[in-house]
Amino acid sequence: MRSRSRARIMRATVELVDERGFERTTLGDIAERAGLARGLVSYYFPGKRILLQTSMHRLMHQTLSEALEPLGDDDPPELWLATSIDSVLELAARRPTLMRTHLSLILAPSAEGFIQDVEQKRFGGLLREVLARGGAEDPVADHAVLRSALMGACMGLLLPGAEAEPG
Amino acid sequence: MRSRSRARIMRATVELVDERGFERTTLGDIAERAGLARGLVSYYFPGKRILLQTSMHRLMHQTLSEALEPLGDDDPPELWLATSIDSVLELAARRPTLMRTHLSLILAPSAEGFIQDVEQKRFGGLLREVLARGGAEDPVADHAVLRSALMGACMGLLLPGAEAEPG
DNA sequence: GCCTTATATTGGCTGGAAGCCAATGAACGC
DNA sequence: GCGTTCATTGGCTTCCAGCCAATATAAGGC
Repeated sequence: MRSRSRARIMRATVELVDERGFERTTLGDIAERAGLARGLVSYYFPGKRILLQTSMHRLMHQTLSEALEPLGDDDPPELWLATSIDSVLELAARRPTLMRTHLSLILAPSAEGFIQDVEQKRFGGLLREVLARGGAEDPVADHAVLRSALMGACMGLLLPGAEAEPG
Repeated sequence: MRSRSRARIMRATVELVDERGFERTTLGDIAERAGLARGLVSYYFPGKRILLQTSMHRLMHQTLSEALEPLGDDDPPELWLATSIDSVLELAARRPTLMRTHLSLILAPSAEGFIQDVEQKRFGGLLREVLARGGAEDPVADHAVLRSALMGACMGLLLPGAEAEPG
């Protein structure tokens, strides 16, 4: 039952942040939408930022997972890779507010540093599996490259909305 | 004398955010470092985010201005452009926390939308002047391109610190 | 079935920080 | 000198994240 409430909290988080943005979403709102008590959110997640990042990793894992579902071992590795990239980009295109918030949090210097949650590991693992299909000699390095490429692509997709504001 | 206190507030903001980051800096801290009353900060700036963005635009204008100082009309337009780009990148390299925070705020979806403060206009104007030296037929379009290129370059420079966290 | 223990869930309390505002002070024109 | 405008102050209010003690519920041991 533990995962049940956790999952509801994460889904509510993604929904609300997509609708209102990060700052305009309170932990109380999230608890309300999830139909749970306020305290439970803090019980499962040690902070608002981490809650959103974990929720995003979960969402991306889920999205990627569904996108890869119809593929089979007879499909070429390139198709697997292309499908993966597409799924992430489509997510960014469909929920720009959410994705911009996520990237913003990654960019923002945090005192907490880097936290390896389970959802994050799952998502990363899935990506590495796809890369391994191509017979990559160094999957870790390739993963880093893909990661950067994905972030760059998302930026390009999302920045037009923000580009009125020069760097 | 109006500009005096305003400038002190902006300088204190840049200093503190560079040292501690955005969230760990309060308006009270800023007022204290500036040697002014807490309320004055809110008197001049309608919010913490806008305060930092305005301060950054001011800082970038100042930095760019100083970098261009030694150049003269006999210097080739390419040197003016290169110097401009270098000054911004050097700023990012020297104060990564500050610059990451700034980019993070640009990326973060804000309810306030886009605010054209004076400092912002000054900085943009200076950049356009540099572009005009090259005899650009469409300085506005070139400005947009330069802007995007600058943001991209800063990202590349700053992301290694954040790249442990996949998109 | 019954007690024990661990885990989930609740609601309230607290500290801190941003936004707001009325009062005070200083400069300046007249 | 006097009023007007702007700068400056400090306190008040509100809101929200983090914390915690109390309660409910599920899970096992016997």
